[in-house]
Amino acid sequence: MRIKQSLSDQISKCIAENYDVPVQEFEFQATRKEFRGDLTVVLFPLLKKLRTNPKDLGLIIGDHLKKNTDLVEDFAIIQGFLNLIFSNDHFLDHLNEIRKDEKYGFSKTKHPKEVIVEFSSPNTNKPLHLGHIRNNLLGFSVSRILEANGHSVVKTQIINDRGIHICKSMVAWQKYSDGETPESSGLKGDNLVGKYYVKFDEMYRAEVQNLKEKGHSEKEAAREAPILKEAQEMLKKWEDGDEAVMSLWNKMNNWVYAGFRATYQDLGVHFDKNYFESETYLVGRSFVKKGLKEGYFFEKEDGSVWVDLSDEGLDEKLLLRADGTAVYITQDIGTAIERVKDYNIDKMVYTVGNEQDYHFKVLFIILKKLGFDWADQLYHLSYGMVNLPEGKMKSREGKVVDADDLMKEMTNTAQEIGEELGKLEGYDEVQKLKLFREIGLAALKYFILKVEPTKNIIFNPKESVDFQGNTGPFIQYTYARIQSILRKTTFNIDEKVSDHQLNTKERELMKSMMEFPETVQQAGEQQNPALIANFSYELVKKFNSFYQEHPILGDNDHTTKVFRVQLAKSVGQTIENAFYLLGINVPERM
RNA sequence: AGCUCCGUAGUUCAAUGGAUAGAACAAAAGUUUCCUAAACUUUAGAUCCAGGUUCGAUCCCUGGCGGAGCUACCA
Repeated sequence: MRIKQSLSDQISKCIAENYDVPVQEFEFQATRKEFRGDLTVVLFPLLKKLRTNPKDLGLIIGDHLKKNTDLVEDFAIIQGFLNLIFSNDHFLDHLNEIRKDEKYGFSKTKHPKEVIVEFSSPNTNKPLHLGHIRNNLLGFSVSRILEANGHSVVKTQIINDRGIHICKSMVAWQKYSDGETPESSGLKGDNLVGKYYVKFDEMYRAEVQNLKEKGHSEKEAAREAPILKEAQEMLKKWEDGDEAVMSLWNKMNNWVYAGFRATYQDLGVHFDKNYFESETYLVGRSFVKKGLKEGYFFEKEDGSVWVDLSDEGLDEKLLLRADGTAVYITQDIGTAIERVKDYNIDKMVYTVGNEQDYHFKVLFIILKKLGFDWADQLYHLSYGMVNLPEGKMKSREGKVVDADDLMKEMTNTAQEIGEELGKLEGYDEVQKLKLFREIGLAALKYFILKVEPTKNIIFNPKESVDFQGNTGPFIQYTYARIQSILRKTTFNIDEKVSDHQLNTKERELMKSMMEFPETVQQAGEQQNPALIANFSYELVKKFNSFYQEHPILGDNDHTTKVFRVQLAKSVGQTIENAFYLLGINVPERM
């Protein structure tokens, strides 16, 4: 980063000396591996402006850099590309900086922001599934990436603990459970409540079918099914504070929270602050009413409240139902307002699937209409769906990949592979299990995070997630090998190396490692963990290739040994830091 | 129907508008008396179609085609 900046300055100066037209910005790219060089200046964009040809321009710039910097030792011009060759000392100096920096890649910013990152935000009527896993991993990783860029982050979620969905589980539990509890059934709380959500849907569909057979239209049947009516009445009672309903609601939600806690812990994510829809929807409702009074919204004959967004090219949107109960967006209005009250924030990131793109567009406009200037600082981190080969996951129909089950499976696979390889001599069962969990989870997390957030993922449960190649375990493995080398090192490695001539693989590895700070910055700007994942993989591939070809502790020359151990250690540190940003642990052995 | 996102090897993913489109898995071949073979080294294989902008397009624009999502008094 700093290298490109100082090169830019020098080239700028050079052009000012030789041409009439000033230029400040230049295009750099890593030199392709088939050519000699470390960094390439793309000359094409400059040719027209300066009315010259690549050869002349390249020579002028190349000569200038060679004379005026310690960095550039030589250069070559191929077509419109000026390939710069860096001095050996430059790499030695850089390694000396990196190896002392445990936080290598992380930086401060001149403009630190206070950011709220929302992710997870589950409904309390069913257990978490693979879709939630993607959400959690993205949100958690983006939080860490923002922190690594010098911002301060509050990790939060809005727990959707009220609404028609939970009433559905409650009604079904009341009617069909015989008082079943997590204790009596041995079921995890969220699974138990989810079971009755599925049960509700089953009964509902049967009733709709029944009504249709009695001659009702499809639409009518869907609206008039008695069990749905019951759920709606329960929601109304809930909003009125009915004691029996509240007590059932509390009981069932607590079952679910216990379940969620376990899942979050297994997944390795946590939050700084939870918001509950049951507490924020009232705030939302009062602001909707305020907006109504002030004329931003309007009321229909049946008493429902709407906002007209046709000026923005959108539709009318419901904000309060005719019976006065709140809808999803009502609470989101309240939650946002509460958060701004609680924290002095510059920015808020909502990690929510792209199926809600429209919802957030509307939400941000509404907040703006209500007169909140901070509405401009809200950002929807939209990501693609995780689908099954046969289509969308559907909790109601039981067509889901359960989060707990999946993590368990990943651990089991890691265990099978690990036991077969049998390299864990001296580890007891507890240590082994911890390691297998780390590896299984790494496979899963990396599998999800390496994909560009905007893209949909098709997850085929029959094809297991890989543990070889471009995977989390592969990168962990490289880290573990490096730790093994460090354990076997018997000499002092803090000695400063100043006379080692780097070979090709060592140079490649250094170049790769030096890209890390810029990658972290980009990942922060784009809120994209996939960049970190891809970086990690490139780095690790280069390390393995180097390690295969060159001995580290086995070399005859002392200085070379010291240099290579330092290099390996720094690569290990970089892997650890990169994986920290992805929320993945790195093991000492595997 | 309208709006949004996505189309790259058989599969899963890469590629700030730049050089011969990179990897992994699967397939084929090789590497272990040596610091961990979950590794390394080879081989074969892809930009949905048609235009446009540009010195240069996987990337930007227009129009198709294909997939997903949204347009709910669901969340």
